[in-house]
Amino acid sequence: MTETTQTRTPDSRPTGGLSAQYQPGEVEQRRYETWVSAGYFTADPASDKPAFSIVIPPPNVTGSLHIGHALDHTIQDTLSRLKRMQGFEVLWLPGMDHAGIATQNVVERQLAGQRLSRHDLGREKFVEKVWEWKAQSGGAILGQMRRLGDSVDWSRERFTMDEGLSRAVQTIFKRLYDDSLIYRANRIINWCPRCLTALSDIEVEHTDDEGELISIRYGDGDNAIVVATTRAETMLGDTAVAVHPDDERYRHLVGTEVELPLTGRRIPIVADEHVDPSFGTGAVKVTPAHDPNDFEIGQRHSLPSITIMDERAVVTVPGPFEGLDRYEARPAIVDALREQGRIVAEKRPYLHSVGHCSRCKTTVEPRLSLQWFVNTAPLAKKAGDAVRDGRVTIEPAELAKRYFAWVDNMHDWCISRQLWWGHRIPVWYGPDGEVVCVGPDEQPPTGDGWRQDEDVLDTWFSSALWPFSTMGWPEQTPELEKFYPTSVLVTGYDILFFWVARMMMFGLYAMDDVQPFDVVNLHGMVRDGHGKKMSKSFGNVVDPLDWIDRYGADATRFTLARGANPGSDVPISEEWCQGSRNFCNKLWNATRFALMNGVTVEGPLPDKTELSAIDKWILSRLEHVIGEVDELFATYEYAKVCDTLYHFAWDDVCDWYLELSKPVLASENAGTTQRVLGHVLDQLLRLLHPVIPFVTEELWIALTGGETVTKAAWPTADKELIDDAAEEELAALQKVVTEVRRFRSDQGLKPTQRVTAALTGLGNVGIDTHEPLIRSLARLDRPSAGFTATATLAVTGGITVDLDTRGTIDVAAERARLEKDRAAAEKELAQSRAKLGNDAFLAKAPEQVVAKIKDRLATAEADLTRIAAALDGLPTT
RNA sequence: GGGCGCGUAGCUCAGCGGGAGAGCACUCGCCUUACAAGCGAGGGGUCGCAGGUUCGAAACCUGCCGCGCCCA
Repeated sequence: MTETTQTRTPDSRPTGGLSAQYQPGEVEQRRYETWVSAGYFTADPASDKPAFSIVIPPPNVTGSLHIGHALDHTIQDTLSRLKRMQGFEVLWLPGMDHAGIATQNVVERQLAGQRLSRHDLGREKFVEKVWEWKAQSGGAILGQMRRLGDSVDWSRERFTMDEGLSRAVQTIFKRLYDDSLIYRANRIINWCPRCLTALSDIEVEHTDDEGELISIRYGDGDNAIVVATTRAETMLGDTAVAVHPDDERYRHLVGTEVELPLTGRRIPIVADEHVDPSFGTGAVKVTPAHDPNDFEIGQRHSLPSITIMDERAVVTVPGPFEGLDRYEARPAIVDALREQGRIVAEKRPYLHSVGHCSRCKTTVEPRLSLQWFVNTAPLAKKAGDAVRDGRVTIEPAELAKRYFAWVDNMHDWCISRQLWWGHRIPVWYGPDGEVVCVGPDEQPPTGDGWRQDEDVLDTWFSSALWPFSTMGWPEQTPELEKFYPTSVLVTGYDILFFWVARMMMFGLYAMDDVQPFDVVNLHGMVRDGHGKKMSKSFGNVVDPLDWIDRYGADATRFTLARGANPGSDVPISEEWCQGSRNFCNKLWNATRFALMNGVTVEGPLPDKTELSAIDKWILSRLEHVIGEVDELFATYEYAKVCDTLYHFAWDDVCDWYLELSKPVLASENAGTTQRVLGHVLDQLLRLLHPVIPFVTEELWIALTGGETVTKAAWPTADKELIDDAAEEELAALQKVVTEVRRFRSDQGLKPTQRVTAALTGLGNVGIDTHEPLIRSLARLDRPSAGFTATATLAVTGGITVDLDTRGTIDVAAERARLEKDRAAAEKELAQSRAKLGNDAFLAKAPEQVVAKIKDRLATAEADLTRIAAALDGLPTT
């Protein structure tokens, strides 16, 4: 980065104490503390205002703020601040989930450093340790959220393991149990042999991995059948071979038995519809205890299930392979089979889909075990219907398809985890096989032989209750009364299944069919400046705190929001963040300029009759922008909100309105413009505040002397201020100024070099009164006696600028410029002529379109005439 | 294998039936008393390919090619 140089003498006019550059570091912490201590973010359930509520998708207690959170929170904060300004009673409720596996892993790793395992401590002591860890090191993210500016209600911070939320968990468990929507069964589940716990389907990530495909001959002679498998080691647990019933190759073998090699067991050959005859040899080995599909086949054919591995995926079958883990057992077994001449084919590498634990990436081992499940079908049906019948809207709507695909085909949800950190399953088992589910106010059975289920619940089980458990459910609280259902859930589309579906299921179930949120606003994943996924191995991960340190929270937020187009991922790069920082600085300096020039927000806007066309124009533009921003927010178009405000602020306000206002502000007639500029900046800062809260707060207070922009009223569009005539005038003015500037640039005239020029034809477009302004912006002096033009500019609209460039002009440059203009005009002319020469076009195109083309043709013709004249007037050399 | 989405300027993306746009990058000229984190001007695209619909297609339809994601 280059050092900035300050060569100008400091301006002595009052600046409201604003330095020449915005320094976010000096503003952010101070402002945030003021906001929180003033209670601006504290929600009042007794308020008369309409409610707007968001519960934060609870981050993991072990986690820290990553760029995905930063995006998610920026959106939530933007909505919260917007609604607060719009007069809603806003609750944005913060908190964290207890992250069963992740947190237990962290603490176990700590213990391992002292050569201890959780079993050395025992369950009670271990859980105490985890709470200690949470108190000391957990929840780093909460502090980081303050850096980002999150306007959450800290007085209502919640944690999924809190007493109240735990009570909610037990309540819902008991209800579901009593409604037979929770059951315990022996099923094939996803097992992580490292975390030593069951996982739900969506905690498993599938990747295409290189493995091997081994074809093994079972049986001998006429009876032989060849099966293909990627998991040869599981053959020890085979209890059948399956073929497709229509497969001619094997029809004669169905119903017979073969000997399973290495074991001496005889297993049947069964026919099953689900076998794919085109895979491998068309015959598959069936291992019901170690493969979900095989388990199904086993069920259909009443096959026994033989578990051949323990919870660490170590072979337990007595014999030569006992004690080998699954990856040692595989080659050993293949070797043994090869020695027997039973290996028919070996394919390596063989690419196939493999499931991994989403926490630790260990390959998941399908495992037959006794677990608790939620019977999701009836719950999922309602969750789908709530979206189908419009009670809940998914934004963007295209993602609803994915939602339906999930909820309409949901498997039962395995909710038991073999962990100690979490909500323990409230079920007691008696000495005579009794099973008692205990509700929150009930006493568990006591006496000999009674024991509680050892497992805890999936973290997502408690997270699914978050929209109402955080508000005090199952008590009927004022918070629930006021703020449930929540207004919107903001989260990444990758969380659609984790969050949205499960919160919908439980919310509708627990809250008498009232949905947990009205709108689901899904955003994409944050990617790097080339659209690549961020990953540590790529080294392209952005730390939002680093950006906040170097560019400010506002710049970081603006960069994220500006990339957040509905449904698509959000690319960001440091250069763009610099641009956002620059934008904040631009606002800073525009306000600084305004303060140096005596702007005011006092009193009503001057009457329209007192306003100049310039003032009317910027007010008209402002009204358009307010309307656009409202529409864009209503459709969750954050990127376009940012874009609209960026261009209004930078182009309209700074590049044109401020420049045009300079001569007025320096004159005796500054009053009106001082008031209008004050108004425009006041409104602009309000409009930007939801996205970039810090700099707008600092500037708005400096500008208005008000208490805080966080509570200022959101601008409302006033159609009375829209002024088409003023907008047309300004467009014409801009055109003239830009044309002169282009000429000057092409001619290599220094910006400081004033040029004498005569302007004619301004009255054609009604901008003759703006001649002084045009001269000011284009740096043109009035002609004096003896003025002779050395060049002539023809501007669309019949305006002519005759310039005296004091000496020679660069004829070649000027000719090139005119030739370029001519080419453009000729292209325009040809296109319009072609259209107007087409009878079908004239007959079928709408009138306005035809009129527009005619107009374009006329303009092109007039331009060509003027350009030709200018070219003719050039000296020939 | 099933489903969804995307290919528009060097990069990242808007536009989704009537004149090809933005930000950044690039070129040229500037300390023009708010801002060099700035100002002014400029260059740059047969809108993936091929058909079709239409007076008119970047946009709608079909096919193909390439890329990505989700599910199995």
